[in-house]
Amino acid sequence: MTASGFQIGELSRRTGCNIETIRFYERIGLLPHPARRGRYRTYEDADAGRLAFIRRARELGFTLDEVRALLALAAGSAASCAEARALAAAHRLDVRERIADLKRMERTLGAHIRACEAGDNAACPLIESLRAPPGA
Amino acid sequence: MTASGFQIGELSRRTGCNIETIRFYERIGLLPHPARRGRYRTYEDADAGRLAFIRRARELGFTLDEVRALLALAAGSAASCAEARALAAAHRLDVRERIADLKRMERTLGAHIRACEAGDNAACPLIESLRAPPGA
DNA sequence: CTACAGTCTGTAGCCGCTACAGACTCAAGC
DNA sequence: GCTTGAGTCTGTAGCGGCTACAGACTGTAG
Repeated sequence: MTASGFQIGELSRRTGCNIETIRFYERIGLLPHPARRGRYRTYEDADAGRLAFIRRARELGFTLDEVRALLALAAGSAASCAEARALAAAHRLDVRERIADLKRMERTLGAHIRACEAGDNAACPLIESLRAPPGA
Repeated sequence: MTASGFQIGELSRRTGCNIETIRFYERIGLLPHPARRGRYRTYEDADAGRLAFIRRARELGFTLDEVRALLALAAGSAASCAEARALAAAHRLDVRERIADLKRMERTLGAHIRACEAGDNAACPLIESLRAPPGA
């Protein structure tokens, strides 16, 4: 209703999204080309809503392609619920894998650091363990 | 001792490192320019060792710059132990932060997915929660 | 002699931004 | 009216860490 018509700086302030990023999203078609007043982009509340949606999805780690899909689902019929859920579930699996990978790293790093702290050796155990096969 | 002198394909096989990546590492100065037999690169066992070191450090999530530093420490005096430990500890903090971030995502995703599964609403709760402020 | 695997160089692409340079517009203050 | 300054514009290049070509060459086996 409130078709305010504000500029990119204001949009940036409202959404916490970098101006350069907004223009980037426009370039790759994630945001529509806005109307112009002279040569300046003018946005409406709906644009802020769309961008906020994007930002929130990004904070959950969705890729831009996934965000695109989510936006399409959000614009579509109510039947898209299952699709959205599937998308989110697939993404959650991905996140879980990344967590598992990082945890493995964290454990190994911890072991190396502890060995290093306890080390009275001439050679640094941390560096030696990088030199040696990972089994060692 | 065994200065075998093998080609890039063999180095790739020994280390599990992609040929393109090996050349990339050479270009950015992470690996030295190897000797050539004709126009073909020839490697020694020491090169395989260095590359394996790099690979192991990468598997632990160290950036290439950190790997560079670790390589320098590995080549240096035994006194570099504390430095290596500091590097690894800083990196571990980083890894932990990334884990925490991902866990936050995972939890929120889970909440959204559950809401969506339980939803008898017309609107998809998952999509609605992206539309609404993150507090909601 | 030919086929084929391997290697070579150089360049461009991926993702998701971020950071400029250099031009312009627009409103306020003097 | 004129200047200053903040905001905006376009276009391009860079980050990290690879990966993927194209198109040329080499080296070996059949």
